[in-house]
Parts: sequence; C-alpha cells; structure tokens
Amino acid sequence: MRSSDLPTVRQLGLFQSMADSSFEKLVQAAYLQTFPAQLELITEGDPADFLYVVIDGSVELFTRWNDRESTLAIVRPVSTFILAAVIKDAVYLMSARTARKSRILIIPSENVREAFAEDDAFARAIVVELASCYRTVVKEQKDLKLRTAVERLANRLLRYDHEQGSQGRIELPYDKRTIASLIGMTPENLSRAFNTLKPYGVSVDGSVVTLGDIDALIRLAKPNRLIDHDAT
Amino acid sequence: MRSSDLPTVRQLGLFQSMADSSFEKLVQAAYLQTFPAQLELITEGDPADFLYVVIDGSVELFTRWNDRESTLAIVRPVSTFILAAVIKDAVYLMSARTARKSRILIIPSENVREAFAEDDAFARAIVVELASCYRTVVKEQKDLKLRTAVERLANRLLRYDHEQGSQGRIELPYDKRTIASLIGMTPENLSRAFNTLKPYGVSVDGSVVTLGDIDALIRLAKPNRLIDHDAT
DNA sequence: GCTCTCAATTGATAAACATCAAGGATATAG
DNA sequence: CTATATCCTTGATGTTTATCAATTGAGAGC
Repeated sequence: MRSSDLPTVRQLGLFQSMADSSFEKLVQAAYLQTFPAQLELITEGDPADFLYVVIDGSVELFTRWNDRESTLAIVRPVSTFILAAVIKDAVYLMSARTARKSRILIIPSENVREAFAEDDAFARAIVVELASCYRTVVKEQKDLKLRTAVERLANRLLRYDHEQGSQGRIELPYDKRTIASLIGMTPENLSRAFNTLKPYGVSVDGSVVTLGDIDALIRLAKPNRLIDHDAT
Repeated sequence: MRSSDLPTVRQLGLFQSMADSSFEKLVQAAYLQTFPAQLELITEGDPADFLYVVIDGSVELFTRWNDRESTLAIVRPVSTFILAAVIKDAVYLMSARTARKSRILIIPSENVREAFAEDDAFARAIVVELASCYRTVVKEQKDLKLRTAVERLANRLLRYDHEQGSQGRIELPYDKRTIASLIGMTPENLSRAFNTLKPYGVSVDGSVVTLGDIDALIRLAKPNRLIDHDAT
C-alpha cells in the first residue's frame, strides 16, 4: 500500500492505540485495491471475510429486501465499515458498493480477530468503536420512529449546515435520491418535502440549499442532541 | 444481593469470562433494588451513572421527542441494558421504566469502566455484547425502512411463534399497544393490521393469536435471517 | 354481582407517503 | 453542437398510516 496512506489509517481511533507489531501484522495481511464506481463490494448474507477501510472515494452501505432497497449509510474516508460482522465472524447484514472510484484497504477477518485476541489495546478500541456505531444507529432509529419525513429532512439540513460551517448555505453531499433513501423516503417525496420547507426559508438550486430562516427551520425541526448530534 | 441470583448474573455472556476478582468488585459496588411497576428508572439525556441488570420482572426502553413516544425494546431477565452509554461515559439515549414490579441490579458506571480497563477478558466480552446489540438495531432499522406495518407485524408474529415452539398459537408477550409501538405503528393501526392478516389465517382472541396458515403468512411476510433471525 | 377503569376495537376522516407517468433540466459523449 | 442518458421535478392518483371520537370488552376492586 502507498506509504503515505499508512499514517492516516494508523491514526484512526480503531488502530491508534494498538501495538506497532499488531498493526504491522494487519497491514501485512491487507490488500489495497482501487475499485471503479458502482461496484458491489459486499453482498449482505455473505460471510464477513474482510474488514474494509475506505482510504479514498466513498462507499454506500445499503440493504435489499423483496425488491426494495434502502441506503443505510455513506462511508467516507478515512474510516472502516462492517466491523461488527467481522468480530462476530458472522455474515454481513448490509451490502456495500462504491459510490465513486475508491481506494479501499481490505483486511482479512481472521487477522482482525487474531489482533483482537492478542492485543488488549485493540480490543478496547473496538469496544469504543462499536459503542459509537451502536449509538449512531439508535439515534437513526429514533429519527425514523419519532419523526415525519419532512422533520427528518429539516433536521438533516440543519446537520449538514452545521457540518459545513453554519453558513446557511449547504452543498448537498450526495445525490438527492441517495439522501432521500438515507432519510427513508422516495425521491419524489424529497422534492415535495423541499417544497414544504419553502415557507421556512429553504430554497434549493441544484445541489445547493440555502437556509434563509434558520430560526424558523429550527422551530420546525426541533433538533435534539439525543437524536441528531454527532460525537459521544 | 440474594446469593441465589449471583450465579445467574455471573453466567451472562457479559460477565462469564471475567476474572473472579473483577466480578467480585463489581458485585460489591452494586445495589440490588426492587422497583414497582411503571417507575421511570432512567431518563434519556441524563449521564449514564449506572449499568442495569434486570434480575426479575421486565423493563421497557423507550424514547420521547416532541410529545411523541416510542418503545425501543423490552428487556427481560436476565440481561443488561445501556452498556454503550456506560462505556462511553455519555448520556443515556433511551429512557427506561419498569413494565412490572422488577428486581434490578445497579452497578455504578465507574466500577464498570474500571473493570473494563483492568480486565482484558471483560473488555472482550463487552466487544461481543456490543457487536450483538449493534447488529440487532441494524436489523430493526432494516425492518423499519424496507417493510410496511403489516409486513412488520406478520414477521413479528412468525418470530413469536418460533420463540414459543412453533405451535401456530402465540401468547402475545406484551400489551398490544406496546407491541404496536415496538413495531412502529399506532394501536389502532395494529388492530387493523390484524384484520388485514385474517385472510392469511391469523385470528386474534385477546392476547392469544392463532396462525392458521403458516405458509400463507410466510409468503406474505417473507422472513429473512438478515432482518428477523436472532443470534449472531 | 356491580361499577370503574383502561385497553382494545371500530368508524370516519385526514394526513403522510408512495406510485405511475410525463416533462424538464443538466451533464456527458460523440 | 447535438444526441443521449440520467436525474430531478411535477401532477394525478392510490395506498398507507395517523388522528379523533365513540363504543365495546375485560379485569380489579368493592
């Protein structure tokens, strides 16, 4: 793998505290590969043979059932995905495909589990990582069960605005249909939800969204750190 | 605490492999308390001061937002809840109340984190526990995003039937309104969903549900181990 | 046995959301 | 520059789900 990528991977919360020797072993066993866009990396139901680390590009985690499909998350560099399946030596619960051309580090599950068994610091780092993942999904579940589609969109816009420096001007990070699926609605409904938000100062121009009346939007969205905030 | 409960707690996956001394310390610091039904044990947003272990009775995990409320899970003996918040030293994301009179073991978070820091086997047991919790929530999220309310009910009935020995005759484990909220629907809608399932052999008499045509129900529900199954 | 209470059901209605079909905008390849 | 494809939007319509109100039904306490 490119030597310039190594420090970035090493600095991930998951790998930061592990012993040099353990990390070396993992890296030795790993493959770095470049994939074209829209390539299905993982199919849910398959045994979890590898842990994935997105070095560059982006990966969509999604799921299919009965001819329906839903986007569960977008993974951006540099971070890992499907750790839980790897640790449990189970099947993947989500499918994954590259959203664009991506460089991805692939670490055989056995090596990850070996490091988990041998390296105590790594084991503890995994705890922290999984606890974070868990809390993230719980928040998403609350979002889905407690809010309407328009409320979910409003809160997501506020979150993107915050992530992008609270300028009141957002560049949507993904295709609208992807955002729709993430939020749990159809693309058509997303368009209409944007229209519903017009009276709250939201105007859309392609992938640029302007929040003209943040206060009004907040009053509607009622963002809550127990659902929307990142961290902890 | 009652000495007869100790072995049961010790045998939980979470505590099974830890050193005797670590377990001793935890138990020494813990309180065993009996709570009446409908008592709010935890309010989301509060700092996670304790890890909870339901010894007897049952506990409802729920969440509130904007005057709406949703049940996230029911915890039955013997198992723990809100481990992730304790480990991360964060605030609770869910509220909890006793569903009935319950005996509950309460372990101060600091002691749990101390054991986590000192006992490597415990740290690894936490990994396994959190990975399982995570995968469970992911499945619930898929259930919510990919299925209609009737489909969710159908699958849940199949699950209860399986848990109760595949007799084709289920005793509903909770109030219908609780089940409705768990599944993500209103009580009124649950009644109607049961009616919708009549042509598939589902008949309801109070808390007893009979599945008269399992095959038809399966064809409708399309259960899937990547959404419905327990385990791994 | 008789209230009282609360869960559950049913009906009527409204809101939320999905689907289908068509049209428009935008980008890309040739 | 044009053709093509893709994404997005809009309108019309239908389904799904929630809300409100009223009633039924069953268990708890007297």
